[in-house]
Amino acid sequence: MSSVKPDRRINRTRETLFHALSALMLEKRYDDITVQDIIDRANVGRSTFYAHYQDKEDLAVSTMITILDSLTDTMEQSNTDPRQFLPGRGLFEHIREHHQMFKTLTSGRGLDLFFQKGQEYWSERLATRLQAMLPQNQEPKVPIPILAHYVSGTFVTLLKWWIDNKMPYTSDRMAEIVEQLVTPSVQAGLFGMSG
Amino acid sequence: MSSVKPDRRINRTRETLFHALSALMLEKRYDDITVQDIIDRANVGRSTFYAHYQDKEDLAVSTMITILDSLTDTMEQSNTDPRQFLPGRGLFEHIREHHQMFKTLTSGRGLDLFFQKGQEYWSERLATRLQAMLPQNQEPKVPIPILAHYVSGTFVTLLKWWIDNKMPYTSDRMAEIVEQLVTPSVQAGLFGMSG
DNA sequence: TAAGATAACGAACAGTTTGTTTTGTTTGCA
DNA sequence: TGCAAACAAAACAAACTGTTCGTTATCTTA
Repeated sequence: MSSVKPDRRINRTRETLFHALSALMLEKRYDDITVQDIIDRANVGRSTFYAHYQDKEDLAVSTMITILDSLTDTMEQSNTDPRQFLPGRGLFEHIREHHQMFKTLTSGRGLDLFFQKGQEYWSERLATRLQAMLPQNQEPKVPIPILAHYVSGTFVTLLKWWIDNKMPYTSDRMAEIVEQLVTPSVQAGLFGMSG
Repeated sequence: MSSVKPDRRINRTRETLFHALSALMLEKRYDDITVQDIIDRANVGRSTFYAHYQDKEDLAVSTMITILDSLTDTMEQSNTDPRQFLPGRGLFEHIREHHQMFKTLTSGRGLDLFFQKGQEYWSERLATRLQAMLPQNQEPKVPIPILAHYVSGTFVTLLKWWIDNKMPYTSDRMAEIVEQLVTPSVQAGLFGMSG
């Protein structure tokens, strides 16, 4: 068993490529960015790029997954109560702090993929939590998968709106709004309108 | 004033191109489809394509706008009461009838653009209706633009879920679910939780 | 139905972008 | 120091794009 240490250059190159892509996405649409643009900006050889990633999309997706993981960590940390189905307020705050990055990821209709992946990701986690809120053997008014999809969809939709509109409200206010909108729906969806 | 009749060939070519794109989107991702693929499939000359559309995206967007207009017509027809903010049930039914087309438009993560455009489109219309529901000079708990975005977002999200999951519920049931989820939220968003 | 107009065809074109390959250089690490 | 891995640079074929232009097919209208 040879303990081979990974060459530091690898991560450095990957980071450089990520930053180059991010910077470029601030300037033009994702579709209009070429591999040539990326490697020029990153000062990385063409062959090196293809040694690390299959193509442009591969780079983009890898980048997104990384971000999504860190985001989800934040989400879980700020909210350990399984009865609480909404992402904690910390999430909006976290995003505000890194808004440049998210602006990057979403501007120019760049990566709807990011939101799509995020929604799937969260939808699965929510389904579990919602199921747990329901007394055993009780049928929900609205099927759980739809409910989960609805909640994560709402969250993603409003998150996107917030970013696209240059964050006109504080992160706390946004979290409050999401809560105000989603809570009564979930109540209704699980237990029915009036008890 | 010369009464020049439009040449039928124009519409025929456009329709042919639309169908070719639709068919191709069932086979591969939108991004992977080339203009070459489209004109081969459509048996249309290269120069003819560029005489009608600027590029591939132009064709796709034109097609979408056409469909969106017809969809919105259906929506408005089945629902003339300005106090009623939800798309009528007829919309789900209409989509079910043309599900092949919508499958085409949305499969392979083809045109998120379609949903995006649809959401913007409906969001504007909804804002007006929501404003009308509010007594004059009364401040809503949640800003109207957010509320409008939320409703249209929910609708689009669930519509997409419905299509992606092969329409496991009837169109009536889906319309009912949307209603059950959105109504209490809008109540809360406009007037507050309990009066 | 013939003439004129318009639309479509198809080939050829330069310019890009892509992904691969080859060769030589730099860097990390033992 | 020396080796192996990572990288740079350049050249390459293949594919796609968008345009041009001469030719052919089709429609409209007189």
